[in-house]
Amino acid sequence: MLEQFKKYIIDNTGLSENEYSELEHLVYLLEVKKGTVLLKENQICNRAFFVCKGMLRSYTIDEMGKNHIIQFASENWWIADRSSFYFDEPAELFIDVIEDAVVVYIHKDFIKAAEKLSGKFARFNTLALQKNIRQMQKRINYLLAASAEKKYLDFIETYREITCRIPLQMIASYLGITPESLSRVRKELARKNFKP
Amino acid sequence: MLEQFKKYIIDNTGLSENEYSELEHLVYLLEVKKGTVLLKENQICNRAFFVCKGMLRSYTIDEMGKNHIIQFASENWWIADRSSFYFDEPAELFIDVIEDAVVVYIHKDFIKAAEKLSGKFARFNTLALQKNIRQMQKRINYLLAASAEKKYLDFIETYREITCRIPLQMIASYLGITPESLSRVRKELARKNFKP
DNA sequence: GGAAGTACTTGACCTATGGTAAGAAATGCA
DNA sequence: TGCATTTCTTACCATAGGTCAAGTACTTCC
Repeated sequence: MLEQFKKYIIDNTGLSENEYSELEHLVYLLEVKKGTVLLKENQICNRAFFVCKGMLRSYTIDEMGKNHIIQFASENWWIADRSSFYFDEPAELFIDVIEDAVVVYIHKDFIKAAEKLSGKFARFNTLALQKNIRQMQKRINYLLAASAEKKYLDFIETYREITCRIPLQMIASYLGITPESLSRVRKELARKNFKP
Repeated sequence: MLEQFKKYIIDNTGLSENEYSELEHLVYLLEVKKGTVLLKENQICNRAFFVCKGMLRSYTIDEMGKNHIIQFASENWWIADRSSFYFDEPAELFIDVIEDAVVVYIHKDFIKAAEKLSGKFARFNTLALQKNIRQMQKRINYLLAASAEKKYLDFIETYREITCRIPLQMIASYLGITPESLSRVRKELARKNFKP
């Protein structure tokens, strides 16, 4: 699995094999069972997780005890509390495992060292931030305007490959609606003879 | 006003006076009246606006013709369609002037040139992206969970200095509620003897 | 293989927010 | 100064989505 991570880094960030080996000691492999909590609110998130296999999610818990899912991460995705990771603030997010997973995590120092080593890596990282912003902006736009149905349809289109691996209640949480509402939306779609 | 911009750049980005003068030809001053549209959906947003004075906003318009405000920008803030700016995609946002303004705009090339010139500038830019992500994450969290009242209270706290300059209907649009709802929320708060 | 938990659906009811329309207040403009 | 326009509020009804409670699958795990 470390090979998969290495391949990802070399293919995507512009680091050479040699540069990568200099950083290898900052890379850790972790095998985790469903339910494992990798980050809790108020901890400092000083590592970023890369999913080799399985699925993680990040979420908040409000005063009523309700979960609000911020992100899912499956194969070849990163997940972290970026605020905490970059600003050394207490995390606002929880991160846990929703499908048995193999993850690689890197310490903050990996990023710093990699950026020092290679301008290409810095550019890769900036690009990742920009992509993240683009995605979040789209989501904000949906949350401002769209109905439950529209949000759901957009979700299954955008996340087609992983939709079937995510429990419906978690999709509901991601969309900001209740599982009951989602169930009703899906029933209505079925009535209208909608096929994903 | 160009002086104000120069001061901002030198104080915040780590560019030296000399480095700045090398880029000065990529900086443009613009005086704009309330109502002026600076960016329309589907245009390529190849410039970023820095507000010296006055106020701008970015927003989308949905199929029903409704506005959804993404961001306000007053003195010393930036505004642009980042997706379009960085990825050369057609913009999803409109940007217009909601209070007579003096703005500086820089072409994309300014960023590229500045990053080449100074590693500090690149770091400043990355930091700006990270701050943006932090802010958006907070907003997503509010949109997922909070009531109209809570969103409003958070808004006036977060944007205390500019709240009084923004029409209520625009605040409503930013929060994803109708002006009527906001009016009701405010009435209820007044009844509870709430003072901002 | 059966108990216990988890996930999903359904129905009845409720509430916050939306829609519409109209009036009041504030602002801009001539 | 006063008319026109925009902004904000109010009142009324409509509705999407939330809440609660129960019922029916599915999993999981001893």
